[in-house]
Amino acid sequence: MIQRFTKGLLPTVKETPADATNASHKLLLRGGFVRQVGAGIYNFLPLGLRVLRKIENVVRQEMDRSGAQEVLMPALLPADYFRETGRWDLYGDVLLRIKDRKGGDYHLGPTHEEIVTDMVRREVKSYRQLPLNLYQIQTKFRDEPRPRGGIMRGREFTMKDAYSFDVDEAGAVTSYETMREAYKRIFTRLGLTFRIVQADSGAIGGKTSAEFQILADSGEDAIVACTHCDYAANVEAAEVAAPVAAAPPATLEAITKVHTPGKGGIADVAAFLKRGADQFVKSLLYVVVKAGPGAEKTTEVVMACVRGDHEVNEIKLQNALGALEVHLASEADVWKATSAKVGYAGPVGFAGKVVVDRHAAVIVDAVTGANETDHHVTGVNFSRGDYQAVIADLRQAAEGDDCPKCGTKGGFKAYKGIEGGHIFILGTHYSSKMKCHFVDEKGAEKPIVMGCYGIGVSRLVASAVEQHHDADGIRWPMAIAPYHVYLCTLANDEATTAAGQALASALEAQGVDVLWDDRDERPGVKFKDADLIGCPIRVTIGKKTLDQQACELKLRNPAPGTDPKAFELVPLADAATRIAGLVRG
RNA sequence: CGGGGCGUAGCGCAGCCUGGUAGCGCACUCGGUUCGGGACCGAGGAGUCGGAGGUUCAAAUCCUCUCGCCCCGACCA
Repeated sequence: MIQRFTKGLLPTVKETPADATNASHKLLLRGGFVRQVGAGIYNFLPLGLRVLRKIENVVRQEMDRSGAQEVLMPALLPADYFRETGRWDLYGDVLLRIKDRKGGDYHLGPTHEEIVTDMVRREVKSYRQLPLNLYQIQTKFRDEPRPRGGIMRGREFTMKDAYSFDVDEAGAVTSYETMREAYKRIFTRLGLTFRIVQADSGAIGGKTSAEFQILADSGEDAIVACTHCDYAANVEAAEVAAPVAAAPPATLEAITKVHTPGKGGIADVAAFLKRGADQFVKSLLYVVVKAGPGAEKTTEVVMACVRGDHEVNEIKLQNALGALEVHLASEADVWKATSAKVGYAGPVGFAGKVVVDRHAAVIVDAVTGANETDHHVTGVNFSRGDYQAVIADLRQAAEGDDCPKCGTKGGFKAYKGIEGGHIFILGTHYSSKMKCHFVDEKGAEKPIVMGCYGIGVSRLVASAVEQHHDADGIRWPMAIAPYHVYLCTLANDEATTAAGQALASALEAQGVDVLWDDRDERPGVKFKDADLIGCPIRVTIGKKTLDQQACELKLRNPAPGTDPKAFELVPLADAATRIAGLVRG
């Protein structure tokens, strides 16, 4: 299609809006792709919508290709469905609740497990109707505690969510693998650099899950990936290779109390005692909340120990303890538990439960807090039984750690990622609760085994910009560019306009989308906007090129090593075919 | 929810401390000169100073309350 600049709403701005912090937010605002309506709520202007639709179409094609069927569920939902699975209460403030005129409880859908499950239980009765995979591309609502980054994390956003239904676990695994492959094709076609990453499944349940992380420095998620094998994981979930036990030395130091006045932090004590941080056992006190025997919750203060130069991964701690939640104890709680100021806790002589990370447990002659203000103890050895503790993998993975899969020393490299997709095997969590059953070939009634698969479609718009931009603006990958070609006609005389119209029409005939800058503006203004909006191909027709019956062809993202200012003079007669070739890749 | 910041013209900001005619740049309108990387000159239009209440002869400015937005931390596509 052809869009004339003067006939549309294409409001580019020179100045960066003050609210925007990351590159994608700034550029999407400046380029006239989106505008804010409220916190985490955005208008998609024509350019932004075109990008969104192009992404949707790629997603739709690959979902259909993988055998999934598109449906559309309501965004406005009666509370009953979430009540069936308990999520009406569990979801908390993120659920955007509404009352209708009769006072009935409703909410706007943050995700649709319950609704599809209901849809399927009404219609599916037999194993003969399975497997199924249903998806939708739809607006979701989550009252995020903190929306940020423009459309990166909105309270209203477009998501593709798919749900698979299988007769058994093996079938669910097959569905999951099919989606994993479909997702790979989608992210690849969209021109995104990504890693498939092991993730914590969270409270949704289900042990198998993977995140599709789009690599970007501005990403909110920290991930680690092995440089030698395909192991990659969100740091929340990343395993760390177990330490190799060194041969125990012939003699161990005796436990000795030392005076360390005012040296609460690891760095301070390490410097004071002239010992490396890796010789310390860092002891943190956590309030651990567990489900009691009934509906009530119980809390307990637990000491978590990691090596001085390591960090505690609270999700691992939570999982290791089978807890509902864990959070750092307050100063008062620390006093109560250790009779000392914060900074002097240690496992030796500690009355409560202690969990120690594997890497902290193997330290020979370690230093720890003495549970007495301004004192530490040295010569602590877990191997000798100096303290009692449960050993677990507690530490946060970091760059330079050993790979747990292939064992490569220092194999972990750290990245930042944007969670673009997440795939889960749900099992029968929802189908059991909602009695979504089928009858198998032997006549037995069983819950359907489910999986769910999300892609943050509107988030991908921003993610693509994070990966593809420079100081001048966006550099859209061809597959999702709002228009393939930015056509600049530098004069508004009859000859130039006619040449522009002829080229635009010829391109349109070949299926190329053209944004024609026909404004009465100086060339500099047009070039700046062309760079900002970021169409992959810029074509310029001016008096100089017209004299040669030619146009100028310039790529927004030229091959590395080529002069970024270079352009090619192409005869007008050949231009459309030439450009269409570039568009098709 | 904890902490920090900001609401003044469409956008970016100054003015507030020390109350007294609301200002600058960009954008916009008109006229002219320009015309290959965000031109220049001249003239103009545009603001309930987020809202409510209070103090005062007088409030953008001081006080109280309120709404909105942004940023940093715990949650998630």
